[in-house]
Amino acid sequence: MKERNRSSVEVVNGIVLDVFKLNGYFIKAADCLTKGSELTSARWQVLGIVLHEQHTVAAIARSIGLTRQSVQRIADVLVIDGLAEYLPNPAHKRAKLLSCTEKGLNSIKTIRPKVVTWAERINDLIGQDELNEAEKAINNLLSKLMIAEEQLITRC
Amino acid sequence: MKERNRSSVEVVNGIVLDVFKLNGYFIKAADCLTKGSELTSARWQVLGIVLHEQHTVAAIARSIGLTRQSVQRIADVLVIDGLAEYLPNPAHKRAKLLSCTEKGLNSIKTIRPKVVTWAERINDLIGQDELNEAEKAINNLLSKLMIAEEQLITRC
DNA sequence: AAACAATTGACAGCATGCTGTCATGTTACT
DNA sequence: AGTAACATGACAGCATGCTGTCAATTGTTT
Repeated sequence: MKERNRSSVEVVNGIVLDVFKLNGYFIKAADCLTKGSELTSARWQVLGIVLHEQHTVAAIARSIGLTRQSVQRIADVLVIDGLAEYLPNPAHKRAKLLSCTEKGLNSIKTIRPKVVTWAERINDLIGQDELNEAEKAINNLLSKLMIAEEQLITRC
Repeated sequence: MKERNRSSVEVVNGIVLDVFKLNGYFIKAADCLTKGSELTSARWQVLGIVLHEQHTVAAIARSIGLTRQSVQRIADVLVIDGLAEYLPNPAHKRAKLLSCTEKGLNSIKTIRPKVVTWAERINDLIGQDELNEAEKAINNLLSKLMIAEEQLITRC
């Protein structure tokens, strides 16, 4: 009988659509949380990575799964606005190190309380156990996909 | 002791970052699967909704969590390319119904085999049980967030 | 050392999604 | 009925992320 379980296409499709929606929801939330500050969701994400450690643009891109060029553009804007700065990289002449400035740190600090409140609301809403489970499931899915990336995407 | 569990901010932040990465991964996969056809990930998503049922642009936007305007632009392109068409809506003079044409259906059919293969690869990679668990966890998260949307986003 | 490949930054062009705004059509309320 | 609130389509402008391309730098191989 065909009802024994849903086909893999259906399950994968369901996951993809839900991830799209979650992504939109989180971006909207981030734009909301950063409103009033000099940050947007994209700038916040990049700046958050160089808060404590300096990295090159390419390294940042790899760590968050975006392209070099996208991160480069955001990083340039951050530097123009004074929220970050390029420091010389002893290991590479061209690949400067992006670093968070005092001004950038202050921007992060400004929105921190709102972020904490938001996260706690979600925690109360979902419940700590289910929230942890969700994190585990999503991270497990992502990890396995990343490991097999070349099999699934590179040869398309 | 502070190690009893991770703070809600950390857990939520982990989920958000993973969802961002998953989103990027799925979009990349969709662009890959649609390559060679007249579709892109965005057009595929919109067209997929009106495959069997006709809907207004605004209704489509609501169902996938995008804005009216975004869907409107994609829908207009689909109509220009002949993959979809606007049909008169008996219930509303201005809000026409977007409908998939034969040409659009053929485009969907063209990429279907690649999609099935891709989904089955993911199924083999993750394992059916874990895949189902992941879908359940993600859908549960999304559902609860959507229900409480106005509390978390509208008043930001 | 020289040649080649890989990495990185820079720039251009494009696709996608957002907000804001307006006119038009629909619905609800009195 | 008439009016106000809402929904919808249309358009403009902007932010974000992508691909493609090129030159400069670094690393590897011979």
